Amino acid sequence: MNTARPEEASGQEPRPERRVRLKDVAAHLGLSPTTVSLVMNRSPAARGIPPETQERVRAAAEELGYRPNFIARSLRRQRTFAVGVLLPEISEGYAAGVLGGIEDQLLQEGYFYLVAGHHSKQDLLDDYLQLLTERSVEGLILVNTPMDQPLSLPAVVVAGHRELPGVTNVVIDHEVAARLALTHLAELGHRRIAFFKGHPHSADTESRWQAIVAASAELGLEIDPRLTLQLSGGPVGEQFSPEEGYREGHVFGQELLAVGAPFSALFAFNDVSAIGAMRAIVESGLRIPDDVSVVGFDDILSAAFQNPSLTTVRQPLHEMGRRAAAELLHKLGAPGGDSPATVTIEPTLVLRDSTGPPPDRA
Amino acid sequence: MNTARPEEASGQEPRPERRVRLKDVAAHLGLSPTTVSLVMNRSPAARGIPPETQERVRAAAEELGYRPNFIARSLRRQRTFAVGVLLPEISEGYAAGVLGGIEDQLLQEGYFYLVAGHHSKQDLLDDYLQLLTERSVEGLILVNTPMDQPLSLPAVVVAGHRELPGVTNVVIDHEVAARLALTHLAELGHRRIAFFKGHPHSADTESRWQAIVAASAELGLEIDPRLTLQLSGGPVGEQFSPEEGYREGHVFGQELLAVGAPFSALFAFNDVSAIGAMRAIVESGLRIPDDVSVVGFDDILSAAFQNPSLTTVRQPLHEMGRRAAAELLHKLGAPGGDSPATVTIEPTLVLRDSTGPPPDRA
DNA sequence: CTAGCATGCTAAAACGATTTAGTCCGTCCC
DNA sequence: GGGACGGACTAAATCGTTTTAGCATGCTAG
Repeated sequence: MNTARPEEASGQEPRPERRVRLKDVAAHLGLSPTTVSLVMNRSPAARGIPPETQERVRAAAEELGYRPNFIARSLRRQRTFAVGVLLPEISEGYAAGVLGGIEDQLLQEGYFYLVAGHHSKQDLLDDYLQLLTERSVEGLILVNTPMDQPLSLPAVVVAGHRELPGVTNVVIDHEVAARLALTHLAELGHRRIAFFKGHPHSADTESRWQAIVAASAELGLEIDPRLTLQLSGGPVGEQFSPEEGYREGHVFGQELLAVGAPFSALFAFNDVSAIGAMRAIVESGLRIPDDVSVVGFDDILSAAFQNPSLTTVRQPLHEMGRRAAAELLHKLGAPGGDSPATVTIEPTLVLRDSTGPPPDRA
Repeated sequence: MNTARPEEASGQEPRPERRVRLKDVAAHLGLSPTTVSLVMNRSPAARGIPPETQERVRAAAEELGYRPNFIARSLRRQRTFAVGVLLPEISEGYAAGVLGGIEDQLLQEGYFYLVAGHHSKQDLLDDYLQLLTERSVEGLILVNTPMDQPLSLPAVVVAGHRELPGVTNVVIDHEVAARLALTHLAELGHRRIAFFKGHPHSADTESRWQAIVAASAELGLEIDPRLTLQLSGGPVGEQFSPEEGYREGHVFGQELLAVGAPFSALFAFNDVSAIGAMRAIVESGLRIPDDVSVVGFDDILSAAFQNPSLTTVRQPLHEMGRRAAAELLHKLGAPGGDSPATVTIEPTLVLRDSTGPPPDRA
């Protein structure tokens, strides 16, 4: 439905039906595309082009509403300014939190990202890895995603399950986490503390446990094996669902109480199991924190809304995502450069109402 | 570690450093790129190419590990198979839930998506809209994102704030939602019900309230103005933060109790305000659900973990995202075709422990 | 014997940029 | 007067595909 153009782009633009191309700007000015490109990119080769011409070019681009076509530019320059993100499931809290940080950092630096959720299925993971590569992403960020084959692209892993050559790992500092939680409990006067360990599959389980053992020793606390329970995770698929974790926390809470060995505090593996345990504890007639103190891990949203609200070790997910993205961009900027094998992020302790002095002290 | 190829392209490939191009496959076979392209795309024009040649081509592509370059293809075909998603903040529960559904649907259909979180800032929103357009996304999905200007691309809006020409809106069925919640309460015997209304800015506020008024009339329930409080949302920025909603729920819960007008149930605007109100109610010495029943809205994760767990109207976020993506793909497939102006999604009532018969009936 | 028509391909022009290697023209210098 | 030089550009190749328009060749039919 374009009206005829009277003469050389005169008159009122009838409708910018088609996107304006570099060539159009050039034609409009009676210059070559080369010149326009040089000016628009502030290329060093534009040295030879006098300022007034440069001004003319920019004015025309502005006037015609010229926007470079990113696809064409990507093809020619072999740069897409896009990275791929692989994660189990985007709507799950942990991944979403990390992704928020990734996004902040990437967009700030002019990059976009493509996300694919593999739902912990190996074949989907392989497919998406392939598809992302075909789309020419420049690098990868894996969140909570197991990977055994070495990758053909620069990559950063958040909460990864193993070390891969050349891949940077972003992890929480478990030593600090354990020390924060246990020091807090010890200072309140707790001596007999129960623990939930993580699923054997989880990347964090082993390192966190070692940190707990070390911190306990430091603080002169004894660990009673009868008071340490390992989350199993149930069937694959449900393994990381919050409901599952909650249910297990609930069952384990009851189990702990049944053991008969006295304890005045529980340090859970994560918030959902802590919340499940809290329920079991309350149901048994004990009060939190008067009879039992509970410390969680993660600081999910629900933690603050519990009754009583949950004292917990916060993982700065946003920050972790940010760092992961920053590391990846660093790799992209300085290929073959120096990238740390591990970036350690400091957790913080969020004090709320689920912890207090043990009853024998009160 | 390929064995050396004896002739034709002699020498052992030292390293498959470079990605294999269409041209390489063609050269390897002694055919033209055209032929290879035709075969690989199963183009109708490949009619003329005998099956055995086709087989040869496919075998060679497989052997050399040929993967078409998506960028080049996009440039030539003017199709990117990518859509843009704009939302306030990706790590927030509502958006993340919807995004999960969007992703499922899009990846299934071979599309990818670029996300940008505008943090409710107009200038960021404009910028990202621009950037997405430059990247040649084929369509847009706006989640919870106000938009006044008409868009230059096919678009679908989830929880939109106003009607835009040619844009499909995906919304929850407020009539059904109100009926579900109020019927449940009425059947339990509640007659005096308190309400929280949403922020005046929120898209859902007005339609939901109208639905509540209508359903109340249907059920013969009277609405007491003293028992309806409007969430204000506080300063911009904090406006949609869960903490803010929770705090307001808490304050409003206290306010309701102070009013003196009797009520036996509360239908909150969302789960976080419901949870805040529950806390206020419990703190005042009343018991849930024995003295007061509470119904939330959304079914966020925390709802199930409350003590008591929260009865609530569930918005099927995943489903909403799925439908939004499906509608957008439909528009892309059939441009100018028939797209509904509105897609209505049915909520469900999740019965938990925060509702029960009113005390005077017990 | 030759026009006509399959059959099996291919040449070359896009797509919209970037970039390398010049070209053309006027001055300046000796 | 002629060569060198600098200033202001531009032609053409390229990125890796897709797609349109043909080109040989051989067979068949009239």
